Amino acid sequence: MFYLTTAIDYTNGAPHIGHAYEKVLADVIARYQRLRGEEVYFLTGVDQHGQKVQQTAEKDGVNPATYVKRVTKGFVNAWDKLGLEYDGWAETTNPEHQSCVQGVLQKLYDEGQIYKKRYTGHYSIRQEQFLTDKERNEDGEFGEEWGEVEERDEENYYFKLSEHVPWLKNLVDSQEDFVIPHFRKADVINAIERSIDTDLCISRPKERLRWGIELPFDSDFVTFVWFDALINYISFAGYNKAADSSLPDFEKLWPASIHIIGKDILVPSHSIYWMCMLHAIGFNDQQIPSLLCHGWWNIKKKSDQGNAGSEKMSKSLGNVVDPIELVDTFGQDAVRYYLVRDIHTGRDSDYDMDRLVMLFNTELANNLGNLCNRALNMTKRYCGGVTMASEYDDEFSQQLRASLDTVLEKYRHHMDRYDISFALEAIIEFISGTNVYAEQQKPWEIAKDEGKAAQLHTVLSHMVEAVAQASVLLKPIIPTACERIQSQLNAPHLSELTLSELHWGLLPVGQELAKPKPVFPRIQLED
RNA sequence: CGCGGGGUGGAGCAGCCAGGUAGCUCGUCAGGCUCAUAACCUGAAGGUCGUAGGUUCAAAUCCUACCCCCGUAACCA
Repeated sequence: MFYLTTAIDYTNGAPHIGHAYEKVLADVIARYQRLRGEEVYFLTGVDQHGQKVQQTAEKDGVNPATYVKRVTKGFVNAWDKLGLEYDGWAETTNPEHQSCVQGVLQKLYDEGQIYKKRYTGHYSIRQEQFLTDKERNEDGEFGEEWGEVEERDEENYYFKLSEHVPWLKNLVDSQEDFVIPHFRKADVINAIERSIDTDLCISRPKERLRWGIELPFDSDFVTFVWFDALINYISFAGYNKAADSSLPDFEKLWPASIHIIGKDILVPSHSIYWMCMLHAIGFNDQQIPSLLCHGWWNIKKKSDQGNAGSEKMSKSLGNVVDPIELVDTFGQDAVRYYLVRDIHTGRDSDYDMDRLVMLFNTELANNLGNLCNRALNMTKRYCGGVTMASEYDDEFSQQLRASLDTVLEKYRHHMDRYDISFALEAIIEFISGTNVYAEQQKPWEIAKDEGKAAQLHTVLSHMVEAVAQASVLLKPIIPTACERIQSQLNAPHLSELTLSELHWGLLPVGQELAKPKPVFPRIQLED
């Protein structure tokens, strides 16, 4: 079982391209694992509680539940447009989730893992957290980044994080794949050192925050984001579910094969808080999931004066890219392809519409789309649209067949490491090689010579076969386009194959092809 | 400050962990082809791999110092 999760997005605004990237990445991985023949459970969702939602809802003059419902719809709609196929949908206002959270809180409270403490100090309203002297700048003040800071004297509940930190330190040191990519490990270790002697505040008094899950042992408080949001990974996997629940069997899913998250929430929340929470709940080292930490899409600055560069995407800079708009403009395949093609998993990249168009046009339209089109057209024109048996063989054809083994090996290697862009490069190389093959064989010339019919049949069936192979390999990335290709090949059985069944000869002799029609119409940008 | 990431032909990147004559895509230039989505194929020009040292028969790759950019501080993955 391959159980993967994404971060659950905060329902305080519309989804942007960063949200979309993470979900597409997860969807690609999920579909790849299915292609491998794995049973897959893909969970994603939204984080609906918290102060900002409460405030924004008030500003809009609606109650939080209504507001959250509306924003959630926007996410669902966007994921639908991007063709995501998830198995579970996590909403933190879900009653089953809430009762799971309360169950965990009660258990830890009963075991003395959670205690109440009075705390007096400076509180940042914007950041929703107490500030310590560490947060003061060189003038001894709290900087502007904290927004309004006020004195506060308040009782709250704390989770004994510090009791689990030594265990975590050991675990991280000893596990190679605790976080992917490996260069993030240093960040985690540093963060562990820093949090070695602080417990985690997990509550908010109700007079400040009502929109949350009530503490089961004190109805004057709700739980703060950590226990509320992070527990979705187990609650929606069926942890402690009721007998009549339709949630999955937890024992089958846990531990998650991978939690997919952005680099902003690696520390401290996922690598420290979540891991310590799991440990406190009672999970052992073998039941701790790995983290896949992806980078960010930054926004390329418009170089009016040649001042190239990139900046973070943010509402205040007004450079947010709307994924729904992108899909409407360029189509689902172009957007999905771009989002995993032009970034190396774990690193940052600059979003650039020109590159989206360029990659779609050159790699999908010109390379794959055109290959598909020319192969089908010639088969139609010279062979009545049917692939023909042939005894003919030559060195070029052998090379092409051999190159399939190479691409399969590279594809598997890179996809297993979540390096989608490298896997795509390998496929493109294979398709490109098939175009070279066409130039070497010149079927349009051979076709004029009746004595070379056998060669013609071999060449055309090789070209069509290569397209079929590519359509299977690309399916996790651009599923709808590959379905269109497979329907032009008139070969629906291709979508049933698993990766290990890919050998030369997917299309039977005598395969009757459908009418060729461009699968990837070139994108023409208007000025 | 500390910590993390990066600095490779015009642009975007790979190669670095396991040293061995610098690779890919786009762009540019010149050819070829005509089955195909003005596509496809071939060839060429263009880089002293941030700087300075060191190790080595050999360094983009290892070591040291330094310079520059980004993040770490966001409403947001």
